[in-house]
Amino acid sequence: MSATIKDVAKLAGVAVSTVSYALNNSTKISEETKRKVLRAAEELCFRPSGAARNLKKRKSETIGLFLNDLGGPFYSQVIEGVQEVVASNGYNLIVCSTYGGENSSAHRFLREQFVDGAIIMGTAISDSLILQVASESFPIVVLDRALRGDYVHNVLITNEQGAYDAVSHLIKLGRSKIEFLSGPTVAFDNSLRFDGYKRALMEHNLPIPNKISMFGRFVEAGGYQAVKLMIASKQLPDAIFAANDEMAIGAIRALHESGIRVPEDVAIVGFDNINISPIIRPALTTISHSKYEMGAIATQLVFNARKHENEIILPTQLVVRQSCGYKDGLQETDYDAIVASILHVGGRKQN
Amino acid sequence: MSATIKDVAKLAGVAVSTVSYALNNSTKISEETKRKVLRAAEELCFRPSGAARNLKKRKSETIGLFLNDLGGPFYSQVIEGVQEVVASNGYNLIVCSTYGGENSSAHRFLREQFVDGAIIMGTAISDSLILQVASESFPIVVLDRALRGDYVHNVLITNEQGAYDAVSHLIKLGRSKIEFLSGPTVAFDNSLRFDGYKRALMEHNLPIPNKISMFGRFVEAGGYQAVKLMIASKQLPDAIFAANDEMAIGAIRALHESGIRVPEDVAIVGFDNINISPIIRPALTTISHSKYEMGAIATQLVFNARKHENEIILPTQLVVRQSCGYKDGLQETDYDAIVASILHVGGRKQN
DNA sequence: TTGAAAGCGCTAACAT
DNA sequence: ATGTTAGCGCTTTCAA
Repeated sequence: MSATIKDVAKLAGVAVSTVSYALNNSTKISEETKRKVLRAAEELCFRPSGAARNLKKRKSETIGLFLNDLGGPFYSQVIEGVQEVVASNGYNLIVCSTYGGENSSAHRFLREQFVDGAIIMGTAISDSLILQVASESFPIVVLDRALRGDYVHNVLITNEQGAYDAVSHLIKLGRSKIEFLSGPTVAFDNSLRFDGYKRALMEHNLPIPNKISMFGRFVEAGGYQAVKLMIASKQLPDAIFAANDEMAIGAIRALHESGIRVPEDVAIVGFDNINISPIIRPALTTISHSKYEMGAIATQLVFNARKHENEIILPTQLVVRQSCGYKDGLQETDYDAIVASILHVGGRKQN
Repeated sequence: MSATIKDVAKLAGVAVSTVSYALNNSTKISEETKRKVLRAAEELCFRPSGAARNLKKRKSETIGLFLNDLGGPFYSQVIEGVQEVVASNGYNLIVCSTYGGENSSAHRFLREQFVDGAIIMGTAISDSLILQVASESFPIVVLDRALRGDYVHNVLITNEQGAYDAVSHLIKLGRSKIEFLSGPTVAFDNSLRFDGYKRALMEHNLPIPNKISMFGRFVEAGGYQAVKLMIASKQLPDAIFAANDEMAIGAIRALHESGIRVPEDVAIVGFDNINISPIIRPALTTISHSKYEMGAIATQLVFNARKHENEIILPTQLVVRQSCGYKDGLQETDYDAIVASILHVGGRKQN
């Protein structure tokens, strides 16, 4: 058993309250007593119990960031933004996975009031749970859906407009049979991107397919499988707008495997501009947005928690690379910038 | 104020212990009472206080993983290995950054007994702190240094042999003036890699430079700057063995900027086989090791904590790519595998 | 400036 | 099967 504050008090010959004050740098303790306490604490290897302190103070000074996949290519910049703002507020950050359903760490922490606020990205946490647990003492910011409720805030991106820009780009390059490579239809991001896709087709007087023929999860294998199926059905479009970059990369893999050229035969645009998108071949044309800002702003919102819901929408931007056949090749200078950005030289990452 | 177990007891008309038992699925509670309690809890939106439970039970069923850089390219596979084993033991995992010195979240969690065990990777946590806090009730596994002490275990890799293999490879390809691009000299990994480098030179009767001329931190910019300096001094070697891949990539960037060809003029080998190493151009020849295993084994060690120190050493393997001029080009099939591995299709990642 | 004591919300031993 | 109660280790009010 490790020493408690009581043991320290006994050894130092003072009351427990005195030890508490001394250890927390209260001004009302004399220098001499403080030294005495510190020496006793040192001698006993005293380590305060966070659980006891949290219980008493009814807060943990910790913010939780809950993600689907801790190691995923998408999140690292978001995490940095969050980390920086949390630290500058003198708080702790814990990152944990939402993987595992009801028994995931994320669910447990959310339910058990372990953290004083949460940033959630990942559909594994249900809307109803979020609305249930959000409160004045527990603000929540959600990054991947529009969820309205007291003490629930949103940071979103211009999904619809981004998708519109992506598809318009394809149309400008002369493509006319453009398929949407869809993520899960329940995903909020996905449906807005689908809306933007339809609007672009409509405004350019192109027929809107009455059903999406390609589905998948938001992962590389999802894009791969969907496109494999499409190839088997021999109904290839001349362009694909993928709901995210991972799927786009899977699509490229599937096309390559069948000897179909990208962009010559089929052009591809993705969404998100993840770190390897500039590096794959052909480098992926995509819709970029600032993930660092997203994390930083979300965290600000947690600290400035107000009851009334707040919705912040960040802009997106088309990044033209090779997968639509616009540029001829990857320049060395581009290449260096890309590698640097992945390894995030220096402090804050660029988008 | 949110409801406590007392409120639930009152509403349900039972004792607090009954509520506690009911909520924890004790068998000694009748079905009817249980239902009554559950209904009352629901009605009050009761959420148990983790802090109170942890205080009482004197454990949190949580393992902490402490890393230098949450978003870094190196860690994602380690995290997966840890995550999987932690979850399979029914525990929670929190990942947090060691960034910020004494006031970092990692330091606070380590000191305040928030977690029941820790896996540490990153020099920001001092040896003395680790030795101080490690105990039977708080085992620690360290991944990047050999640290001996009770309840402190190590998972390491064959750093020296890996470096030896890397440098021997360069020598076999006919290179003779081989520089070591060093990371921080205080880093344990770095010094072992330096040892392996020297042994390879010695065994092949090549002169060992009496000082390292290139230093840097373990980041891309460190490699870049060191090589820039070396170029300025006009003392170029015909090969560079970098202490890690990030530095190797920085070295390549610096060489490219000066029009020096890799591998024709200068061959490069790295260490770690991070996810973008196969993708940069030229694809990086490097020393690979299994990061997933590292995380998984480390976590096993936390759960099987025994007093006597345990040291596990994982093997490394040379992966030949383009940066030493061995292979002529990147094959399409390689390329697909690479992209898949970065996006980690499916569950467990390959090395 | 220091001490005594109440209690944060829960678990679990013990009593019924 | 359910109730009573004593703490877990700390902070903080109040008294001295």
